[in-house]
Amino acid sequence: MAKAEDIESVTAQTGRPLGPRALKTRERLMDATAELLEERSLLDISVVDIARKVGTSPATFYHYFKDVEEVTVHLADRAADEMPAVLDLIDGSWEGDAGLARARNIVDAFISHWDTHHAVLQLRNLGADRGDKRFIRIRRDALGPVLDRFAEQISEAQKAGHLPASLHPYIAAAALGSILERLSAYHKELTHFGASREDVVETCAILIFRTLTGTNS
Amino acid sequence: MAKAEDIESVTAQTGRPLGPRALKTRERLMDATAELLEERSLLDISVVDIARKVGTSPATFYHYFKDVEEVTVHLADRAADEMPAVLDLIDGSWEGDAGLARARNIVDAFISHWDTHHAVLQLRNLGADRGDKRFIRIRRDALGPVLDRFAEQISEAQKAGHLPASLHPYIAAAALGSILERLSAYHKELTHFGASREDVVETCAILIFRTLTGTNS
DNA sequence: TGTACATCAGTGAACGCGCGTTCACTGATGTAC
DNA sequence: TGTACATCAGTGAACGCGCGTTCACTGATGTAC
Repeated sequence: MAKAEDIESVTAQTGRPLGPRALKTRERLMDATAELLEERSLLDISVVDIARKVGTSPATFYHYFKDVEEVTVHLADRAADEMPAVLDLIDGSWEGDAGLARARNIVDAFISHWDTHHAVLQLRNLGADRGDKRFIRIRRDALGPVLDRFAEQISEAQKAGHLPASLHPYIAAAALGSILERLSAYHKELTHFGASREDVVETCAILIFRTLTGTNS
Repeated sequence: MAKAEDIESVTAQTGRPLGPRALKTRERLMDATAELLEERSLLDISVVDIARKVGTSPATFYHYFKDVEEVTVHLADRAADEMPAVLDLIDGSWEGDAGLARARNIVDAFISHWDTHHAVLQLRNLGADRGDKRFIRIRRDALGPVLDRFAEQISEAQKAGHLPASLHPYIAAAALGSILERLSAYHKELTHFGASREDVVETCAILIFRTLTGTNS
């Protein structure tokens, strides 16, 4: 759970728990890192940069984090805390128009989520693909519930004979997750091809709806 | 075209064209960078590292490249040269079983492509998502023809009434590209969930086939 | 075929900068009585 | 309510390392005659 990890991890490097003032400083260091990540690559962000941005000394940084990468891990954790909002949308029926509307809302929430945390989520996935356990866990915790629900629904559709049995439910669910992630990550580029954000939402929603239910409408 | 860019770009930093010996050195620098990228992040790769690996001096590096990032741009270009192999698979009919078989071959080729160039392709996409024109161009050149063909096929299926008109053909095509890229990028992780590479290929192929043709089989 | 010269390719060594990191310290906040 | 003390939080200043980068130079290869 992202939350449990957060609480656990909110200690100084020495292992001591943090008071309210310290928590605020830690927060500001994380915010500053997130802001820097918006404007340039992790490659070009140093401990000194972050400290300078917060108006503090590098020594302070080391009270809270081992290095810059560790900050990004916690940023990814923080971003994951928003996912429950998406989860609220996912439960319920996928029948007919309600299902399609549900798909639209999920896509919309996903795109917003990525617009807000683009740099961090991108780093999370990069880290996870590289095999970093920390990022793998964070991604799994964030996406897992969504994919599980997708897979479940796909299984049902298979049983009803609406989808071929040779489809692997979990992989198909992961495929839908891929669409959500990738298109959220670069939907702005797609607008150069005369596609609006609504087009992205609508098309994405249809694909998800069709894949979850096997219906043709 | 990747090739044109390559020829154009094979000059020393001074702009002078390179002889055969120099080309070989440049090649070795690129190879070394690619190898280093396999084992660690771009963050931890310096000009000195690359030079050391090739057994040459940092000064040599600067004859050919401005910095490490520039090498990655050329590596992405080089990886793109392999895409025509995928393109060969894409033309032809999508009718019935032949279509599904075609989809399987494409997915297979994609996964292999990513397995070979994982680190570089990941960096390419990261750079493109960040808005870097060089990487955007390389990705567009590599994926464009595939997506164009997908979009065309989707349009046809729409005209035949097999797919809803509200689907935006190009976005749907981009969605399929997302599946290919994302699942190729982390299909190894999926095997932990009891899914083999063949499962990934099969499931992915079905989704592509269904989305391109609108058929339910 | 040999010699002289031009150009190509590669390098040793050095410079300086800026970053990561740490330590001994100061100032701020809370708490006991 | 005030004072003394303990703990929390933050920092100034410094160190050293390793990297990026460059320059003047050497060695390798090609070419003219």
